[in-house]
Amino acid sequence: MKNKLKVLRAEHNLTQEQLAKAVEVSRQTINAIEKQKFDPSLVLAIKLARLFKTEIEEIFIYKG
Amino acid sequence: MKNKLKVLRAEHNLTQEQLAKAVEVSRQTINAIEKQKFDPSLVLAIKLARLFKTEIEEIFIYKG
DNA sequence: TGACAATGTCAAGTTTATTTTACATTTTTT
DNA sequence: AAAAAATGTAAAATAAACTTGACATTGTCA
Repeated sequence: MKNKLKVLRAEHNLTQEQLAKAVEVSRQTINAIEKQKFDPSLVLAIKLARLFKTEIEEIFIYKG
Repeated sequence: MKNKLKVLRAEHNLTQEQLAKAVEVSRQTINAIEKQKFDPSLVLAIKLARLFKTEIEEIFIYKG
């Protein structure tokens, strides 16, 4: 799965730390997701989509 | 997190087994999600939304 | 240049999602 | 009512998500 987290975060002028706090995970979790180490949980994906006022699948692209 | 999986599955006339195969997980995984034992992974949530031609958040309701 | 903020990364540990196997209960069909 | 199908559930194992702590690299800026 690909994702546009880094771009969205940049557009919103947030550091990994700030984003992490906003969605209640660790900074390393944000970093790992941006670096495609793993995918977020459903809850985290929802929180991110809400924060960026967009759809989950606009952020996380899964080619099934 | 709440979900409408059981209802959607009923509307689509699918058994847990059939749904499980369609989204490539075990029957127990479908059962556990319906029974709210845990939430699906993001990939599984996407597969389910696609199968039912709806949005993830129409199926999985998270009150943040 | 030197400090400081931000990012990348690693290891070890915890929690959660998922699998397999197996069996009991409930629902549907004959 | 008996057989078969569907559902519920549980234990044990594995994988994936996430944590904390620590440290190295990179970027920014006074």
